[in-house]
Amino acid sequence: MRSRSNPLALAVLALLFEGPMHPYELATTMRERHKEESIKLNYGTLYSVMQSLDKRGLVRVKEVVREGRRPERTIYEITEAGRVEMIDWLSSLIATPAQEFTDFEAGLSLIGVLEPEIVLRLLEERLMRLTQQVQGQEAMYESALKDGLARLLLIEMEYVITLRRAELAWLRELVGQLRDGTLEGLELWREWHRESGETP
Amino acid sequence: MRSRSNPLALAVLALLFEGPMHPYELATTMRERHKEESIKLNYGTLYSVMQSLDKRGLVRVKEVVREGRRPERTIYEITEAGRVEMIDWLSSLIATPAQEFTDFEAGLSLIGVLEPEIVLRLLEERLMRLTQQVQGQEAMYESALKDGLARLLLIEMEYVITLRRAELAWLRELVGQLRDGTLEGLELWREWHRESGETP
DNA sequence: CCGTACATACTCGAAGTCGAGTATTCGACC
DNA sequence: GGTCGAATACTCGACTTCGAGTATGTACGG
Repeated sequence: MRSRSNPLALAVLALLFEGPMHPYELATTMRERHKEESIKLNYGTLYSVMQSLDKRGLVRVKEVVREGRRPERTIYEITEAGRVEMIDWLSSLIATPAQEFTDFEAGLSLIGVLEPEIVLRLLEERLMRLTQQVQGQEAMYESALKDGLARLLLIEMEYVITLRRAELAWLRELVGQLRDGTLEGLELWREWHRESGETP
Repeated sequence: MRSRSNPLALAVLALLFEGPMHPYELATTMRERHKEESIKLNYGTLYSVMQSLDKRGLVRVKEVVREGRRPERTIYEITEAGRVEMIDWLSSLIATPAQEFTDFEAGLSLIGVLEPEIVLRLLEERLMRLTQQVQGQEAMYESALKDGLARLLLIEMEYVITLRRAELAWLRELVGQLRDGTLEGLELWREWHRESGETP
């Protein structure tokens, strides 16, 4: 189902579930609630997503209003079919672990082409930056909790922080083994580079 | 840099770094080496990625050959600019932790619209399936190691397994708290649904 | 020796995604 | 009181991504 590829459409349905809105308002609401940290938001995409949802009968135009000389605002509302699709889509996202492609994983799968010394340097850099980042995220999370925000509304942050901490621990070990030369196959890796380096 | 959005292009450069190939061969090589588990591979996309890399001068057509009456094979080779771009891109993927958007995180950020009981059921289902999946991945990883594959070549699997195990542990705790009602803000969540359920 | 299923190799149009651009209004500060 | 930047609200065209479609070649069973 290609129609379920962009989670932005799901976020739109979930927000319209609460009441009618125009696209720009959807965008600002997502920002306010920090959804744009979990769901990629782009204006151009938002507007074509709205059109596509409309065409598929999941939302409909409620009214087009204009205040003074500002651009028109097209206010959308969710349809019954939209409510069903939203629940169904969201449920499958939660219940079924899917193949998630991340850039770092892609990068990792190709590091063989770099020399071990370079890779060590790059991983050390990541370790430093990631440590910083996680500290920042944790501070944000804590302060949001103290501000009285329900944990439920921060659950995705909790998830991200958990994963990032796991990545940190793993990275630290890998860097350690790379640094003191105890990584299995390190010698083969070096050799492979010596060979291919001679015949470019 | 929009040109660096699809890691498939990076994989192409990395493979051509080893020697000239035609697109179909690139695809089968990626499959053989299990890269398609880390990098989304799609034929249509592959061919347009090749064209785009060509236009940008990062690869060039080496020759076009035809055996018998089969379709022509366009063999590409990497250029010097391509080698530079590959190293640069790969280095930044490794060294700089970026915002990664996953479907599950998107879903999590929206679960407030579902009722707690439903969410519990969905998370339990995920827990079951994820447990299965991780077991399968670990078995694959172990058997690959026993087959003598260097750990370096399996590093991305190791990473994925580590993250998934962390997700499992987190999920287990969350499900537990949801089940025995100790999740903070559970009552508020229920109340919010009671209210909005009355005025649809 | 015939069918048929799989492998080889690429093409195409529809749909989706991006980010920069446009045009107005509002607020604040010097 | 003028101007400069931020906010409001959307549009546009270039580019990317998708997945199904095409057409030939090969292996293998009955």
